[in-house]
Amino acid sequence: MNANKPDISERALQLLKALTERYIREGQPVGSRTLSRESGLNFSPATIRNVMADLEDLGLIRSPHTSAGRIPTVQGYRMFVDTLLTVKPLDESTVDRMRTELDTDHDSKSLVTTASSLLSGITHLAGIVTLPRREHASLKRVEFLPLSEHRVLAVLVISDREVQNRILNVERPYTASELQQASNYLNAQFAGRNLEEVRRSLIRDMKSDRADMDRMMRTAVEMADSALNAAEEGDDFVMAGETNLMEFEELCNPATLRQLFEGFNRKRDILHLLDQCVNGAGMQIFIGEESGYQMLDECSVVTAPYTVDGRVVGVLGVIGPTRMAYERVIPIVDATARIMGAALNPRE
Amino acid sequence: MNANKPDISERALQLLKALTERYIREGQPVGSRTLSRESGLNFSPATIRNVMADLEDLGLIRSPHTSAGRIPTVQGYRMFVDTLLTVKPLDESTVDRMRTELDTDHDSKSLVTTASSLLSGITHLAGIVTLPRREHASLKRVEFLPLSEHRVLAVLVISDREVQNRILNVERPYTASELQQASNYLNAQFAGRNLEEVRRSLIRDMKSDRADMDRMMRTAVEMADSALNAAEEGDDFVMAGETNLMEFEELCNPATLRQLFEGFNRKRDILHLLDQCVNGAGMQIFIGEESGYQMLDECSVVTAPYTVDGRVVGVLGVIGPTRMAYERVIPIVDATARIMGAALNPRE
DNA sequence: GCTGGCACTCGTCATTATGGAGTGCCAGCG
DNA sequence: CGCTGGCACTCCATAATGACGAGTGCCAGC
Repeated sequence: MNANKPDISERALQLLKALTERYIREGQPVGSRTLSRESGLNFSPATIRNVMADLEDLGLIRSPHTSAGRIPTVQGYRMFVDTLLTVKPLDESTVDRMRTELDTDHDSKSLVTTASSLLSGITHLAGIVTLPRREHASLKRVEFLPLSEHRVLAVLVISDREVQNRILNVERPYTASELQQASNYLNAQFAGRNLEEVRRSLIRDMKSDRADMDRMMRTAVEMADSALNAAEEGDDFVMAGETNLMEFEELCNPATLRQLFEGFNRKRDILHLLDQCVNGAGMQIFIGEESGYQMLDECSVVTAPYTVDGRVVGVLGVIGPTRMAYERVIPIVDATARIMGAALNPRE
Repeated sequence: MNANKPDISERALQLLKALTERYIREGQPVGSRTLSRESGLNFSPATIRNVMADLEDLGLIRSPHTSAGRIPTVQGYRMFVDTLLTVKPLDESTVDRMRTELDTDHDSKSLVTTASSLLSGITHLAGIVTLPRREHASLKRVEFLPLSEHRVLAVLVISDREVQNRILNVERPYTASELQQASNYLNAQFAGRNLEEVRRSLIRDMKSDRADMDRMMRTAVEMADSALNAAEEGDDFVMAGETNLMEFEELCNPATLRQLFEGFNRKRDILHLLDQCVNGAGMQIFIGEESGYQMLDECSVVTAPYTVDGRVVGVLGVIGPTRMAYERVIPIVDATARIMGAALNPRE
């Protein structure tokens, strides 16, 4: 019927769907008798068994041991998610709640935190949201303030809700008026242009040895450069509701939990995974080992990028057991990403 | 021999000490035979048993069930910690390491984070450090910058490594020069005075209807007041190494873990507990239920306040199982508190 | 007051028995 | 040819059993 599944009958797919749904709901291996009752198809357990044997041969389901029922394999879940899933439309009241919580006055850090809690609260899984990338945000203004002989405070105003400051270590003392001149120059040059552009211009300026650059300008450029390059603050994403994962039988043994939580704290692996989602088109789902990280072997990750001005600036999603309620989770993640984007868009 | 322990023999105490040490080391109930071998005292198991019966009557030890060995009760640990403990002096290289890690250029947030990781790394428990209170820090300078019609950015310079900014929502637009005047006025008035003092002055100014206050001054005062009162950022303490706690058998069941980690995320209870330590004189130890929080029933908390200019500005410590190596942990927490204080003290 | 001895209590661990759920296969039916 | 009922078989879970060892409490004797 389809190039992807040439040798797999409609009926088998139907059964895979029923089996997966049941397993997600109950968490127990599903037997032929149960499936015969619940699949909707009217076949005897024996028939079901034959089909199940086929599905097992195809690697879509497996039995934990002889004479237990079957559970979906990663490939089984994959097929379920890709072609069988009937997503549950999100009820309007939830959307409203999210919108009101996210659409109030927030700086981006608190927006991200709230979004993360919302995700985890609604899905009862772990929520995860990256901080929005700033490269394409425009620089509204720069100010420098002298702090001490060797330190200067740089204030970068990105929007009227978003301000960053960085303390620069400088070689020599600068007077207040020097700094004032520098920021005047920079504001004239760069205000309103986006950060990435600004950074590139600065580098160009520093390389060129233009005759028309006086000492002040040189100072200004150098200072701006170090202000922009100062390490981004450590937290690249925010997680919430990790403890929700302790609810699930299949994750609840000390070894698994330990690995998982250490991975969360380490952040690096999660970050890599999320980075992949920035480029990938739209929503992405990693099931079990698909993620490639051992700590997530028993977990699935559902992510969606969120955008400002049509440009992807971050990723959000949830982490839960492979056996999560995809049909419920997917629309939630999707909606959250859209609302998040909307909340970040400049309005006034 | 002492009003507190009139009816308890030196020998019994000796045994309590040996038993506790052994239990802390091995994590298994300790029997009379073992104790007879290891206590240093030369008594037969039978004698030891008699003494142990006494200790049990006094509520210092108990057996998990008939015919298991004994383990210390909370009161047992209490007596052990208060009067029997021989603390292990801290080796110099560890202290050096801590000093170099903490004494480098840090703002207070990153200082706290590093201290917390250090504590957890060295003790293999969970480390916990509150952010330093700012009330007694002096205000070096204030600046205001206009952001948009209804927003003003306030920058509070506290030291040359410590800057805070707050976005104020204001009723009407202010011009740059108005704001400049306001900050000039405030700097003249308050620069170098401590935050608490400044806050009090501001309130006094706002209440009084002094004739010599012009509109500019009034603006300045009101703005400074809202800048100072803006909610302190959410994180009041920083934890690290929570996952270390998963190493311990006695904490490692899902229910306990869940309670514990949810408590950590909730922060409130931990915060209350730490608040008690600000006032308490010096190092404090909560053993098991002594803390009064159910989530910590199986844990002990060792804390020490850290000071700047002889004033307590924060608390740090570790959380671990009741069965932690107090004699090692106590000097570590103590040293960390001192080094932390030193690192926070203004130097230049 | 200390000690060795003895009976007793429990928890741990491995073994065994039992029941139930589920499978695979086969023969028969439409 | 596809579906079905029947049947033997496998394997997990649970409980029951017994041996073992660690540890206790108590007592009589030194």
